[in-house]
Amino acid sequence: MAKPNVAEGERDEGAVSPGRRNLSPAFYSRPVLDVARDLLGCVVRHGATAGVIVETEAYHQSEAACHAHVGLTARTHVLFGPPGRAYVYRSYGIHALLNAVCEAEGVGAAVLIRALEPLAGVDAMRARRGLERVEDLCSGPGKLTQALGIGLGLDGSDLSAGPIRVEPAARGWEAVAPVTGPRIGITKAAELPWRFCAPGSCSVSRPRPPEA
DNA sequence: CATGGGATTGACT
DNA sequence: GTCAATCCCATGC
Repeated sequence: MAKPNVAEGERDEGAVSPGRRNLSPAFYSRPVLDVARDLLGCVVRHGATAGVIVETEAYHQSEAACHAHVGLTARTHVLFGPPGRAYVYRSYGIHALLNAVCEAEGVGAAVLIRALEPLAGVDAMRARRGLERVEDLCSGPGKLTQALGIGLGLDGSDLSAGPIRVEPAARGWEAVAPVTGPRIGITKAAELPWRFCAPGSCSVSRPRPPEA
């Protein structure tokens, strides 16, 4: 369970191990709902910390909850840029939220990464979060950016070749049926079931959707 | 230029 | 369950 990976973690930084290569921009250049579903099980890495994505939400310019709905502004220009970039913005004046820009360049769409299951660098996450319990480290969009040390300075960075890396899901995830439900914390277009959760994960944020 | 409102979290009643 | 913290941006006067 607890596997020490001190030197290994450092080497992991620059190296690309077989079967664990970074997702390419083509992965993100698809309908945002498909990307949101397919990101479940993928691994987000920043520095020595990493986690498995267990919860996402899709946002698209065609609906009012998406920041891109207002059009091209200084805040939203990354959303309209090339797919595979990070859109990081400040929420409620306090938290940084991490998104993956999707669909073709010129279309404003992104997947919000809402929760991770900690995979590496757990002690660094505990130090940044000031908490011990593993299930409290990344079980929310503001929590995971704090745990991984992801700040607003990474807005616009390339998820395929930048400081934040996203690796494909391990075998078996393609068979997992995501639990869907309405998106959390929004007032506009709140009826759309564009939230995707890994069933049974203890790291999904609250409220957890019913698993039927 | 003033103001309202968040894609949240943690502490408290 | 309720509520404040805190700041950037979009909107409107």
